[in-house]
Order: sequence, then structure tokens, then C-alpha cells
Amino acid sequence: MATIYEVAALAGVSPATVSRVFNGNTVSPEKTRAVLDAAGKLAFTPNKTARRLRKQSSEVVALLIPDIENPFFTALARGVEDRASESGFSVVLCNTDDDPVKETNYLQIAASEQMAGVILAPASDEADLGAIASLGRPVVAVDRTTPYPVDAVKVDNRAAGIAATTALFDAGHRRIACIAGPVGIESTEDRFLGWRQVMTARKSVVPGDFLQHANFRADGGYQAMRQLLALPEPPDAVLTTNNLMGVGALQAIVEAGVDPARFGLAVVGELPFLFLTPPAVVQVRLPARHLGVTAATMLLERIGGDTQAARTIVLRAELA
Amino acid sequence: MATIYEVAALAGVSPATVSRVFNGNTVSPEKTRAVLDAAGKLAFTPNKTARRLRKQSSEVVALLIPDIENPFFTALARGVEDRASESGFSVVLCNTDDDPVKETNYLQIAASEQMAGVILAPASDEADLGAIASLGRPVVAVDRTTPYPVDAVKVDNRAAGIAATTALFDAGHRRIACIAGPVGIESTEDRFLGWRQVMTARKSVVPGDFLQHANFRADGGYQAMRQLLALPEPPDAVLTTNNLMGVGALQAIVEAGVDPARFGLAVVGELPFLFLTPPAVVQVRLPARHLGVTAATMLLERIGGDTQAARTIVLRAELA
DNA sequence: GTTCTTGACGAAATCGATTTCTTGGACTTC
DNA sequence: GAAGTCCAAGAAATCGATTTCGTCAAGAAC
Repeated sequence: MATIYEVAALAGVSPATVSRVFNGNTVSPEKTRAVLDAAGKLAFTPNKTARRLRKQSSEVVALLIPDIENPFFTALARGVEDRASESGFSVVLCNTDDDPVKETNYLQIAASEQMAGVILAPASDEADLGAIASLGRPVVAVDRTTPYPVDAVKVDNRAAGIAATTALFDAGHRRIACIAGPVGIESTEDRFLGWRQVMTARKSVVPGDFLQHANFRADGGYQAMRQLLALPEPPDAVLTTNNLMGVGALQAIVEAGVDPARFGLAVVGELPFLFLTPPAVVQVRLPARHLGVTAATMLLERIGGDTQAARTIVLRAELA
Repeated sequence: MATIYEVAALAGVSPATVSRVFNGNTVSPEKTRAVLDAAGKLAFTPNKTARRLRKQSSEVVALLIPDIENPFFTALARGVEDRASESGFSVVLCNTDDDPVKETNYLQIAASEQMAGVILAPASDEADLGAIASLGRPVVAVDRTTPYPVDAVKVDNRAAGIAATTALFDAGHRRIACIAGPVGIESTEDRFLGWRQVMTARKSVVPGDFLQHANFRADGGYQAMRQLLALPEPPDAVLTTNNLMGVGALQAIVEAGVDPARFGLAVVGELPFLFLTPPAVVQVRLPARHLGVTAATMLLERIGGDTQAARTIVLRAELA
């Protein structure tokens, strides 16, 4: 790894001039050529660490997501990455496991690594964005919002819940249960509220145990579905508020010998790698990739110096 | 963000002493306490960038994988991350899309960012590890090997191909086709060789077009399967050499109205989020997470100064 | 012809840590 | 008690870029 000094020496100029050549400042054509020649010969690449220390900023953004093994979040990450790398930024992916401690830890790292910004799917309302914010680094919340006044991109979750539930009604189901995510996570909470709103509007009877709170993963959906099926008067349909719980629920349904084409299943999100499921499954497609692209775009705007008041962009989910 | 100088001033010591406190060097108890007090008051966190510049190394490793949306690679990534963060390292995930250009670019970044090491699923034999290697940064190849003398962790792919194909034979199939990945990618190439070996050993007739090369994703498997089914004398079973092509193939089979329980399907890898597939599908489970953990462990050993000759660890896949 | 402006470019400061060098005092050792 | 040993801790160098500041020469303006 050649340094700027070696290049300067070989080109017969000062290090400052080499730096100027690489940063688009005014340098005479001859010196420019001399520098580029020397840089080429030495295979010079500017040391990013030194640059970062001096500039107090880098071309790296952090993306904090709860679960890298959930296809929804990988699609989102894909969107962020594609958009960021278009602008020459790298993305550091961090798994928070929905754990506020890990989340805080990663935010700390992002700050001390001089990252240019953070895109965050907050694990909790407690996410301490203070440290980052006081450094003037932009933050964009994605999928979920936070109490802090930062940009956010989310989905109209209530509408998604309403659409899914309504579709089940329209298919003739009446006793519709809901498998919701953990309490306190905004996105699934809103979807659950959509379900409740429809049930109330349609004056449907909803026994208390038709609402199940489960963890966000397939095993959570599986357990919850088994409990629902074991009820003395089980539901005739169910809504799960995310994709993986839908996977689990479907598994439980099939295992129980219930015909999934008769029993109504609606999922907010997509059943990943779906191929054999009966067409009766209602899915509300979430624009995961688009969510990522939008968040990255907003973040890049902020990094570029945009200082308008915090915006919240709401994307619509569509029934598929 | 307080600096070491402010802490030093507040504690009434020199910056060097503050550094020593934070790096476990000999400092008298009183001064240690003074420094820790001051650091606490100022919420001091050492600037990682400055440290990295000085130490010429960081506690970040890069992980280069071809496709972040493939569950095999996310599971692998998960393994790497869990192991790395156990030792206080962060992982930067990079998507190469199996594109040698992107791959080279990321390797370049890893070098100029002073990353401590790289774990790489090589997109091609051309991956230029020279730059990284000359810096003395360790590299571990995972899932696939490289011509460079670096540590590697892989799966016994030939055995996996043999096991899968044999299982189809044992289930009574004879006309077994193979949907292999792109030419030149070691892992699937070996699985395909396993298939061929079994077919030859069993003296099975294999028409030329029973071997299809497809891209690595679901659509590749889907297209290839459709072509196979459209043959005048189609196969009665098929082996796909990775998970996503298996998803695509299954979809094509179902769509074509063929009973997937009668038609033999074997997949090297797991059908992700599988729930409704007929039990007849043969899957060879790959130890994805374990691959990641092992690679990370080897890399950390190297970072720790281990200089023994390059090792290759081969993990076994098991029929599920 | 003298003064002013402008622009290229080198010297040196800077970012914030770590690490080497140096110093001075306490403690051994004979 | 003089000489040698050891160790805590400050001063200063260092990592490799960027950026401020100052200089000098060429060209413009009067």
C-alpha cells in the first residue's frame, strides 16, 4: 500500500498536490498527469482510515435490522445496498435480534466508526438516538418509527391489516383469529389494529383468546396456531401479522390435518419461497425492497446536507 | 464525543496515561481511578478511526457472499457474525452477486479500510487475493476454494451429490436428470460430478440433455425443469445442485401437473421455509451456519497470529 | 511601470488515538 | 553510600490523509 507521500516523491510534487488531484481541486495539467502516472505505477489507493480521521466522516452507512434470516429484511437490505452503492457508499449490516442492548451497542459503534449515517428498524422505543444525533449524523427509521424526530419510511400497516382481514371476510369467513407479534412493535401492532377495526365494524364476535401474541418467527406462529386449533370452538380463519408467523401457522394447519384451502389464512407479508400453498392464502405484499431504496435515498439526501424538517413516507402494501 | 485529551486534562494526567488505562497497561491505582472517573463524566469512547490509523488494523472483518437473499448464505452469515461478535469483532456483509468485478472492488475496500481479515465465498478463480495477502491480512475461503494458499472451509460436495442421487435410485428412479449451476463454480460442479459418478456406476443411460446448466436462482431451476419436462422422453427424477434451483424446479413440476410425490426430486441444500412439500423430496442438509462459525473461528485464529500452513476443513452434509 | 488580483502549490497544522523515548524517583545490591 | 535496576508516567513522534495558510509568479488594471 503506497502512501500519498511516496506518490508525491515519485511525481516530484507535494503531498498536498496529490491530495488535490484525487479530490478534484485545481492542479495544472502537467502535474496532474505526473501524479496520476506515479499513482498508477505505485498502485496507490488513498488510505480510507486516514481520510476518515481527517474528514470526520466516511462513506459507510450502517443498517440495523432485527433478523437477517427473515426474507423481508434481506429484501429491504438489498434495496438499501443497491441504492447506497450506486452513490459509492458501503453498507454495514448489523443484526439486532430485536434486542435493545445490541441495538444501542451498534449505534455506539456507528458513532465511533464515523459512519455517515444509520438506517434503523428500531427494536424498541428506547433506541437511544441521542449519541448519533448529537454528532449530526442522520438517522432514518425504516419499517417502524421512533419517538425521535428523524426521517422514517414505513408501510401503511393498518390498511394492510384491514385489507387482509376484509379479504378473509369476503371469502366467507367469520370467526377470524389474529396471531400478532410481540407487544410494543409498532408495525405488527398496527396490523393487528386493522384486524380489530374490521372485526368491530362487521360486528363479529371475537372471543378473547382469538388474539394471540407470539414471537416474530415461524415457531411463534406455529405454537400460536396450535393453541387456536385446540380451542373448544376454534376459528375458521386466521390473520398473521408477519411473514414468518404465517409460515409457522400454515405448518400447524397442515399438520393438524385441516384443509388449508377451506381454513382461511391471511398473511401480512409474503410467504417466502411459496410454491405449493393453496391459492386460498391471502397475502398482502409489502414493498420491502422499495422500503430499503427509499430509506437509503432519504439518508443520502441528508448526508448531502438536506436540512428540511423530518419527513415520514408511508408506502402502500398491496393485496396479491 | 470527548477525546482522549479532554479526559487527560480532566483527570490531570497525560493522554498517554489515558490510553494505557484503556489498553491494560501498568498505571497506578489512583491515576487509573482518576482516568476512569473523568472518562465516565465525559462519556468518552475511544475514536476507532484514530486507533485504526495508528494500529493499522481494526476489529472488523469482511464477509463476501454472492447472494444475501439466499437463505443458505444468510445462515452462513449468521454463523460468522455470532462467532465474530463473541470475540468483539464486527462483520461487514458484502454482496458480490457472483460478479468478479464487485468482488475485486470489495476486496480493495477491505484492504483500504484496514479490516482485520476477509471471509470469502469466491465468485471465480480470478478473485485477486494478492492485494489483501500482501498486507498480511488473513483470508478464509468458505463454501468454495481458491487457487491461493489460504484457509478454506467447504462441504464434501461430491459426497452430497452421491448421497442425493443414490437416494433417488433407492426410491426406484432410473432416468435421473441433473440441474447444475453455472459452469465453473466449484461447489455445484462437485455435486454434479457426484451425480455423474453414480449414474455411471449404475450404468444408467443419460441422454445429453439430462444435464442442464442454469443460473443459481429459483428462476434458473424453473426454466431448466420446464425444458426437462418438455423433452420427448422426460426424466422421472431430477437432482438440483442448490437450494433455490430446487425451489424453481418444484414449482415447475407442480405447475406442469406432475405429482411431486411420484416424480423424484432431490436437492443439495434445504428447500427454505419448507412446509407443504411432499415427504418424497430428498434433501441433503448443508451445515451452513456451521460453515460460517468454522470460517470465523479460523479467521480469528489467524488474526490472533497463528501462522501454520493453510488448512482446508471439509464438513459433511447429511441426508435429511 | 506600479499595484492589485488571481491561482497554483508547498509547508505545516490537524484529526485522535498508540507507542517509543526519556526522565526521575523508589528500591536493590554489594 | 554509590551504582544499578525497575517502573510509572509525561513528551513527542507516528499513522496517512486533508486543509489552512502563506508564497510567488503571472496577468489585469490604471
